Amino acid sequence: MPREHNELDEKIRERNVRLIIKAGIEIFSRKGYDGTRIAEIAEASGLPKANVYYYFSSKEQIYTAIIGHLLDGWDNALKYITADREPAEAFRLYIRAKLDYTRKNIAETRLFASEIIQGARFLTKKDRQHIRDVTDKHVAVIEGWIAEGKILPVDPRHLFIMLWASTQFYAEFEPIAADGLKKTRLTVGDYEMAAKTIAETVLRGVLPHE
Amino acid sequence: MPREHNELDEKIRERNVRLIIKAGIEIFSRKGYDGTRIAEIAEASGLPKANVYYYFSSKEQIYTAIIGHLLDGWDNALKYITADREPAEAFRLYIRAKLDYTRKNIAETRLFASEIIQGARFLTKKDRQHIRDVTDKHVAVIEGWIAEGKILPVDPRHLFIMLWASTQFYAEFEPIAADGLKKTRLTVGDYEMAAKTIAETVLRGVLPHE
DNA sequence: TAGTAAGTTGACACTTTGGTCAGGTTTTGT
DNA sequence: ACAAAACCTGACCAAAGTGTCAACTTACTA
Repeated sequence: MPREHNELDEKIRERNVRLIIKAGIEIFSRKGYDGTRIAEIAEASGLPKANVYYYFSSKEQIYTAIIGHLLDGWDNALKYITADREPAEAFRLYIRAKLDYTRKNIAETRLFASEIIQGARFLTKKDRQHIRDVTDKHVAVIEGWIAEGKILPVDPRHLFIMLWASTQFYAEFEPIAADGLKKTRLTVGDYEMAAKTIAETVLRGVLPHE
Repeated sequence: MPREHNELDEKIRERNVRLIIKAGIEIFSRKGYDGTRIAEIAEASGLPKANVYYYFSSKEQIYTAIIGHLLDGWDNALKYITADREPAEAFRLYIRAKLDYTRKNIAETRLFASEIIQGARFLTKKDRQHIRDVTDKHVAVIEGWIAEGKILPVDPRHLFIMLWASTQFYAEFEPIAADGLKKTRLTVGDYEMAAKTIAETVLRGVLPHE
């Protein structure tokens, strides 16, 4: 008789899938899609290769599962720009949240960067549409602020890209960022200083007021 | 008798090496080091694989040749921050030059990003030292401006990272940048708008003066 | 124009890779 | 205890990968 879906089944499956995904994130982020070998993922996850194939039917399936998992984790960090906050507060919260997310999810952040650099081959139309939708919503908020005179007129989409780029950089280019800061590794303090500098610069600029 | 080094030898060798490097930049930038197959480079350069091995003895040798070639091309875009310019002018020139360089050398820019994300395995100590030295020089200039009161106190290293990140983004993440701007491809105009927005934001910020 | 170096290449050797499979063991509901 | 489902895995395969080589052509020098 077919067995029912039950607790322990889920536990074994969940545990192994989690191990594979975790190892996959690490290795795909370092080697890219084409550069990653399933045997490496198997080794890193502590499972034999054939067992990896028991849970995932192909390399692509592991990869797309990770991409999906990654995009899910993002909406959280991006929710701070809402019309009911004051711009200064909203920007500060956004910058801090995004840096916090990238710091705690360095491999995922790199994996996403890797995927884009390699031509966004596995981002679905739906994924991209979702990213566009979120951007549009934030752009609308910024346009509202400009209309109310709460911030100076500025292209909201380029402004957004600027924030995105600045916050991603520390995770993606950690060795370069560390070199630039004359450190060997980045600490939480470095991320805090980054948040402060980005927020200050974007809010008031570097030129003294005349 | 051994033949002298002459014009035509150089021409054949130079031409083929150039074709291989060019194809290599394109493919390494898209697939990363591990993901790139020599046969692909051979095909893209129009040479048979064995001929590629006639000029380069290994995949690694092609890759490191490209990295070296790439770093050479950089110092140009980075020379605009000098103490004898006014900060506003210097930042504007730097941002414009860097964006211009990345727009015209998209594949190289991506290749560098790819190399860093993949752990900077082929950047030599010398390469990294050079990057550090250039950064230090610019940091010193910015610190000078702060001391003179020409710009507000700000962490010069994080400010630098911000500029670096913002200008790199359009080349590295072209599909995402295009999505964010509601375009299908980025045009020269988009790069100009980016330069304007980045410069304005960094110089005067987005908040109105009280 | 003969001789030598440079350039070219199809075919080959060897290794690694993604993916399969047959047959095993463990877990679980009844 | 038993059967059925879920799980596990060593061994295997075809395809694709890197790098080699001997034999060939082309280019140049004296």
